[in-house]
Amino acid sequence: MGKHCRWRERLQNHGYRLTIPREVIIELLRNTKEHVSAEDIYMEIHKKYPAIGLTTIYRTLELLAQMKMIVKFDFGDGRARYELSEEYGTKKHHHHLICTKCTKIIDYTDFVDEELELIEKTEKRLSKKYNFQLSGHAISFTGTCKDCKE
Amino acid sequence: MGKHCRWRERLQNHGYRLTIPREVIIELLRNTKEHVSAEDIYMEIHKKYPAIGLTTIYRTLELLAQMKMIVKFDFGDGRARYELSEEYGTKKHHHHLICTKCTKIIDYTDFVDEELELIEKTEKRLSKKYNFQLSGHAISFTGTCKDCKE
DNA sequence: CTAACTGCAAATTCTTTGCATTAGT
DNA sequence: ACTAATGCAAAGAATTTGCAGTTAG
Repeated sequence: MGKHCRWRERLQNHGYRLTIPREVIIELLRNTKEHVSAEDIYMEIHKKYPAIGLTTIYRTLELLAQMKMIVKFDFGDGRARYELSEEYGTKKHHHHLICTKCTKIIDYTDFVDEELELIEKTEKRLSKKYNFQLSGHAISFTGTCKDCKE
Repeated sequence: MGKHCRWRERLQNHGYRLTIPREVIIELLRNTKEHVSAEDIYMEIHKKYPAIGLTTIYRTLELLAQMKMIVKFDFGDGRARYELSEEYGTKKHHHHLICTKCTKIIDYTDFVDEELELIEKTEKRLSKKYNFQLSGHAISFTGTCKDCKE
């Protein structure tokens, strides 16, 4: 596991209940390397827990996103994707390389230190200039992956 | 206008026709500072050109995006937004500050030079490492704007 | 002339909501 | 017990598609 995972107490401290669906969904997110959609989660979970409905997936994802325990992404294919945020997940800070042909996503962790440094500096400056309370950032590159190149 | 605008010849060179709807849509994009949705465009255009349908807007936007004359964004409110890409638009290189409360978007052009430098370096390195043909990048910050802060 | 383009209506796809039931605390 | 959370079915919203008529080159 590597990292502490206080999501249970976090939920409860905020007055939310600890339910099977939430447990299962978060567990799945913790064990996934992919950027999963609501439907992906549903299909996967459905094998073991056929009683859990798609609606619950959506509602849980919304809750978790609002609590900033997960991050919602749009990679341009019309469905939202989710991943645990850094504090709760098992992946380190990374950004995305999006293939616009096949919608494959590559997570890259290279060079992010340099990026992060610049980002933080920029955040401070923007925050001051626009009186904006920053809560997150996203960097992504789009292009064509090696398989789609020819 | 400030900048040359060769979109007509660009379309024609690719075998596409120069039609009223396309003319009108691009003209609107050139005169808009906002990040407009398909619906926004439709509503605006509809005043003067009630014969142009929403479907055509979508199809035109798809065409233009595919030709990289416009860029499609998702700011998290479930509808796509569009803006002319740098070569065809009237705005300089910028990034987005997205208020997650009211979905207001601030374009910032501050500090982008430094960013751009890093981005270009990163692009080169990623491109080599992952054998990925890069075509674009996006940086965005999310948070709460000054009006939504209290 | 003829293939690209368009508009309309219908279809699709993703996501949200209403409501009666279930289950945490 | 009390209320949040759930599942189902239905609704909603954004975007896409089929097709017959129109238009640019």
